Amino acid sequence: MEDKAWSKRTRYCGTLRRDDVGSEVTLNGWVQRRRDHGGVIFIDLRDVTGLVQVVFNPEISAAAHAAAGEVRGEYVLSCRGVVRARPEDSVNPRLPTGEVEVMAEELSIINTSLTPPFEIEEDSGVDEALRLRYRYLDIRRPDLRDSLILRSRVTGEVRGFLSSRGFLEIETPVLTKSTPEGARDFVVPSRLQPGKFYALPQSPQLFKQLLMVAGLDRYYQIARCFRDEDMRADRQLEFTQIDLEMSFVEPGDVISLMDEMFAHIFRAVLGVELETPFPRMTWHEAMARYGTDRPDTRFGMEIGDLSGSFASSGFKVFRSALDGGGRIRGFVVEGLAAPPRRELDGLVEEAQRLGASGLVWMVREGEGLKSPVAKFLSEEEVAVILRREDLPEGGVLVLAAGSAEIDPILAGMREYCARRFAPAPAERFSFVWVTDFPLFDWDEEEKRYKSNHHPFTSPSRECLEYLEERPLEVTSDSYDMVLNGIELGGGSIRIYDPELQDRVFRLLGLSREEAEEKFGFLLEALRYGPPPHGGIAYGLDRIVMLMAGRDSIRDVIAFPKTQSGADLLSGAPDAVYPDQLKELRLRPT
RNA sequence: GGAGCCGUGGUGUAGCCAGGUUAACACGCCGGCCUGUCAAGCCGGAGAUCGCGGGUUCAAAUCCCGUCGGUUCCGCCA
Repeated sequence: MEDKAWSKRTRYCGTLRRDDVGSEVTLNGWVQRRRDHGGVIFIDLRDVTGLVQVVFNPEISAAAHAAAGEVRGEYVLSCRGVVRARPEDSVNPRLPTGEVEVMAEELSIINTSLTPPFEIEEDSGVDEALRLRYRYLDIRRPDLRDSLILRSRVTGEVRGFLSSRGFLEIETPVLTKSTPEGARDFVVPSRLQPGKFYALPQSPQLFKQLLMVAGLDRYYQIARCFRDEDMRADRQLEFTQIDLEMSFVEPGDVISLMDEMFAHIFRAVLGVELETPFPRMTWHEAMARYGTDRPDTRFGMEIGDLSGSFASSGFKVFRSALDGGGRIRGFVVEGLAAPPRRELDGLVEEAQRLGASGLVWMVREGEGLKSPVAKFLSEEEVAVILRREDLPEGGVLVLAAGSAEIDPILAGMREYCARRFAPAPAERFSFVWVTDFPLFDWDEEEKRYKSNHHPFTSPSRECLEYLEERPLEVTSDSYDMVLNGIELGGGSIRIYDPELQDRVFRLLGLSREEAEEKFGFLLEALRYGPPPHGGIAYGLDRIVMLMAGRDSIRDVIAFPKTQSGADLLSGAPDAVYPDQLKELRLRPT
């Protein structure tokens, strides 16, 4: 190996300012760009803090100038020089360091680089697969680099905040036990106990409850979690939770502490003041007003029930919906007035894409209504609609008729309309709590109840008496935090009574034996004086994604996987050697 | 499991629907000129058998079928 002498930096590139003029600095960094004018050479030198222009003038140092001539993109340099103010007319206002430049006196090329497979620059529209294969180059781009810096600051603030509130950061096992309910587990074969398997945690749920039984009072962890399910823009096989649990609390205690934590993080990291407490609504209210349990409250277009207006309608679709016990619900589209026909057709198409059999639109035209169903409406029905104050001239009302199945369609239409017609929302971050979820959902396929949250969620006290009689009407002490229509996290107060836990397991169709086998250790712990406790878990990736203004959590994860679960950089997943399988007593299919 | 979109020099795109010249343009790359640029400029050059396989055709980047990869969504994700 040849000796590559180089000098350590005295400053970071992106930090130089007018105040530094006159000082001698040594910089270490990468070549963003070289501009060779024959006589003078400019190099933009980049490090984690940003970039600064370095000037190589042969009259100052012939050697440095000559060396700079050899330099190419992404070479690694060590450069000594003097900071000086740029000539008045060559200040670059687009750069934080644009008022200064470094007059190079000495340059050493620490390392060369191949020409990168794509240009290292902001907003590179480069194919994501290629970026993932060369992620270490992709991360050199400022937007990805800044997202990872942002992420680190968020976790730092979370740790600081929770620590200051008496939370202990405690690690829980990654090699753990497979449990029924929930997502598909990732499974790890045991060598020491052939034929047996660990599961990677879907969340540290059970362990954090045990820590409460253990009397640690307040726990948190920034925990990696694993779920072997299909991916989305906001879902990866492995992801990170901000997980926490508290003893002797009620829902309001967790909620208000989290209000405070988010206000703190947003202030510290983004300089954004959030108004607290965040609004709260029950699950029932969310479904009624928005058709979804994660409403985007940045805009209005609240869904109303117009069943009354059409109570005696002769229009067949409305008639049969109402006779079947359904409703007619809809909303007035914001930002859309007297639209052309194709826009209205687009609404119907979107509804059908969302799975609706149809969608009715009505446009106010003076004292009448334009609608494909206008001829089926009585004068009285038209009059009722026209009396609505929220329907201005040219305004568009969209309606769907049916039962619960129309909720997601209307929710989807609301999002579509917001995307397409609504002006940019005034509020950048609109938080809302959704509380009191149903304890159970009915699983039509398996013909049994399933936990809406998880099996350890406490039913609301007032529902206990009809738990077995009317399970679907039972609500729980649960709460989800929603930001801009994205679920950031959810939690609940847990069951701390072993008898009640038993009843819930039974309703879930878990026999005593199964419950004992799968969760016996928890049930046992609950017999040793568990405190009332509850907590919440957040998707860190989603939080950072929204704070960074990105559309995918891949943009805030250093080494994400593709939709097919591949790590294009390392090549995972991959086959293993037969010997490895043999050692694990596994046979390939 | 299902539906949609994308795949053309190193990168981003055009060409594809109406099959037929040497596959075009920009950026990047290489070389030359150039002492104030910052997306430097000017001149010159190299570089793609059009993701892969099959089919139709006298002829396929283009039409058809399949497949692979990426992506978005539905199912799934307590």
